[in-house]
Amino acid sequence: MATQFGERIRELRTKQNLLLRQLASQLDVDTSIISKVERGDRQLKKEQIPLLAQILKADVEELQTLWLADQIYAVVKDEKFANEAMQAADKKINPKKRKK
Amino acid sequence: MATQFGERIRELRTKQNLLLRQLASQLDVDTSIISKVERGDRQLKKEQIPLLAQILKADVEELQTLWLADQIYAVVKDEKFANEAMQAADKKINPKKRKK
DNA sequence: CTTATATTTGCCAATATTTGTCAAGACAAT
DNA sequence: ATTGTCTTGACAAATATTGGCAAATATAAG
Repeated sequence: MATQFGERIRELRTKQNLLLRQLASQLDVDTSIISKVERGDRQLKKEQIPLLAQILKADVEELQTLWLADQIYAVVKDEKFANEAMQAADKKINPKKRKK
Repeated sequence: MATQFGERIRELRTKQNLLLRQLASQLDVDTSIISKVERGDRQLKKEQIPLLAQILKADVEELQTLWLADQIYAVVKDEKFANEAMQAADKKINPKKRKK
């Protein structure tokens, strides 16, 4: 299954009529990496997101969030207790919040 | 901050009056590793959980869930958009569910 | 305080994973 | 067949993780 991040990148790139090659050269990586990222075969490095957002004129925070969501998904996919673990992790992230 | 997994392991171990050394030898790793795991300095390898659960007479699924929660937390901690990313990841995990 | 035992910490080497590049292949438009 | 774009797999380099040792630190008992 493709990544949310990759799908969004491809969407943004094609919408601007950028070739993989063009985007890759601006990001200073090989074309194949962008191809794989868009198809979900690879994760981009976190540090590359700000520059990528700039090239694609996209909201860096949106891309960072999608990227992070993919990281989470990579950890829990195929796990039987993904939901329970997500809930447990959430409690640690938001210790005080109570849901009424 | 300590891990949920580590805290639970220490709880189980001390409750059974096991020394780090004793648990470590049964798990066939160095004492220092267990110490670090309990303190949250290290993650145990996933494959070691079943044996650990057996030694501690604990529910393997409980430990696996806590372990997984720690993995998720490791990914999102210090991230500004942890909550948004968690939500986005959740949608991918549970594609059909609707909350009314 | 000294001894004995338990735990913690820092460091290192071995292993594993991730990252980037290259080259070949697939695909579409001529 | 030729050109241009994208995809894929193999490989090496860079990075991260793992386990073990040993020194440092705690904890307990005398």
